[in-house]
Amino acid sequence: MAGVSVSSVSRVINNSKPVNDHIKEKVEKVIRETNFRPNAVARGLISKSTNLIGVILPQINYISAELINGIEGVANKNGYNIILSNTRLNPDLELNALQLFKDKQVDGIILSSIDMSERHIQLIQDNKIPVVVVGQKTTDYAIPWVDVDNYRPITEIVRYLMRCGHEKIGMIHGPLIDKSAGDSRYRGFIEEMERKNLSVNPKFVGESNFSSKDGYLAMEKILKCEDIPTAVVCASDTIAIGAKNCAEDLGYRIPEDISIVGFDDIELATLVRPKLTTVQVCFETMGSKAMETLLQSIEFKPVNIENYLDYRLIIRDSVKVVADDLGTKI
Amino acid sequence: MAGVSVSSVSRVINNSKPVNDHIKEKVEKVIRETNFRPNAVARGLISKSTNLIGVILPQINYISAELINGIEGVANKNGYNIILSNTRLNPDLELNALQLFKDKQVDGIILSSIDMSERHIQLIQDNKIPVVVVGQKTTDYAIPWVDVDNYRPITEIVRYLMRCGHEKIGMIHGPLIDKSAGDSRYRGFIEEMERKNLSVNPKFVGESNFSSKDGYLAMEKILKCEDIPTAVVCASDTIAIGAKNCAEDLGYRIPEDISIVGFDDIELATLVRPKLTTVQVCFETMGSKAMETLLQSIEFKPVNIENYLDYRLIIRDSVKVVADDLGTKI
DNA sequence: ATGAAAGCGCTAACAC
DNA sequence: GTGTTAGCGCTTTCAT
Repeated sequence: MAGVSVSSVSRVINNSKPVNDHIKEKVEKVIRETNFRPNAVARGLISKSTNLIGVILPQINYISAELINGIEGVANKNGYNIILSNTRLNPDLELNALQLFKDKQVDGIILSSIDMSERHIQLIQDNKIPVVVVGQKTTDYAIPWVDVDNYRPITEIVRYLMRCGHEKIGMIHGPLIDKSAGDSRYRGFIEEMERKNLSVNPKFVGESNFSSKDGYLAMEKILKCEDIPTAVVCASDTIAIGAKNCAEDLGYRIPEDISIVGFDDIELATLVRPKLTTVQVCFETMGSKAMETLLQSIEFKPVNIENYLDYRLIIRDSVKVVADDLGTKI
Repeated sequence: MAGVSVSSVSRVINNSKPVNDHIKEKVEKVIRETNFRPNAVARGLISKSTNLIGVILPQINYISAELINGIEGVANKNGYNIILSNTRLNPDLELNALQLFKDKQVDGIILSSIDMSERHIQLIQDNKIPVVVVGQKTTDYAIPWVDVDNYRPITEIVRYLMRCGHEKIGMIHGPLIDKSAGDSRYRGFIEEMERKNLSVNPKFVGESNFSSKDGYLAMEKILKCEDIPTAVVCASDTIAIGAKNCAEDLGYRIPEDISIVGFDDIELATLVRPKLTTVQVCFETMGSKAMETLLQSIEFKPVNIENYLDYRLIIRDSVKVVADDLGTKI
């Protein structure tokens, strides 16, 4: 306070009402001199808005990093900051984080859940704070989500592999409780194989937790059989790279002896030799799209519940063309 | 309010003062029924504490991801949440973020700066909010930092390379404005070479921005000369992998024709073939150490200004033993 | 156009 | 032990 009333100061800072020039100058001068900055917490108490977006992630890796990049980019552009919670693959911690963020009065939440339970839905619908889910589909509950189609790309991969002359095709999938990247990709494979009248040898199928190490182990098991597949589709690039390393360590050449295809197109996919044939999914876009959707929801604009991300089959060097019509176009 | 006074409720919630059992029960019952949760913002207004830690990062990649993991882990264990700011390699945005976090009344800040300027120091010392810096050294200003020694490991690499029989050694370093990972690693190389009376051919030295792509380009330039080095040390694994791919694309074999060593030991280093010889630095530990230091600072406990991280030379398969005494111990 | 005053949801000092 | 009250730093009526 330097000469005028608090309300005038507030008006100057927020430009909320006209203020006489000379009083305005006086206030601005004092603000400059004292280096005054309004207290965001007190503002939040009144406005009921903190300009904070809660981001709940099951783990923090390079994929999350891209996701965060996308989210942070549009959040930042709109005056929001993001606050992070790592749930370490524990669904209970997701619930906690949801509650915590509500207490902290965030303006919106982006949730990357490993498995949307009834309790998740309950909690989200009880709180009136906007939520958008990424990497899972929640169409039944009118909660907006952003995700790739996990089913179709895999069917395209199968067809591409067939066109390259492969018939003995295996798969290393992710955890099946994960409905999106786990189950859907797996079903895409099984069902497309069925549709094409290709039998899938159960020994050619392995499960992993999406890590390279697990991919290595799963591949090891597959290659132990006397009969081995000519191609194996992996539910992620990380799995694929583990599988590739295993095959190479066992003396197989990629793609001459075994073809491998990944999913996600992480940077690694182009860094590894042979470069990985994979499905491109842009996680940064996933993040920005989620944040844009959340913004609409916060501003009470109409939002799409279902938001599919683009994807693209990227043909590189890890699939051998055995006998085909064409190899680079599908 | 259901029968009792607000203060009793507050006391029950915070256990701040003894409360009669029957009144306590009553309050707890209502809390349960109405699903009441105290408003964290209002609490923050009084307590001057938000349980928020501001984390300022120049970019969000897999290294940041590990760092965040470390920070989030100990923050979470101590009841703090982290709020993120991505400064996209722009020093001005670092200043902004510092200011913003102060406005938001965070309890502490972890700053990964690309270049600590006078204005940074100024701003940090003006605000009385605790800051710890990661990945840079600020010993002159009594601001605590956590960082690896970037100089010594490189000297060890040079000596290791010499012991393996290499003399024509090159380097692809990072941006020199980055005093830590950029300049220190570069000086470590130059000065150790000097000490060992090995001349360094300027044509064997390249600069990059730590990306694989830049590493590729820098290596390309080096390999264009008629005379090429037998080993090149890279300021990061990402650079090393780019360099390796370039050499291989040009028909050189690693490590038979050219040896390469990296720095950081990111996951990629073991996923790539040949596996990368590199310096192990645990960024997750860097994060947790930074957060622990910050915690001490917040609680007014004495803190160490200088916090060096452990490192370890990891001998893998990307260095050829030309003529040596011993190859795996250094 | 400006100031006084109420109040956001909570905690803590004070009185009973 | 419990309730009443002031006040955290701000915005926003409501008078003037």
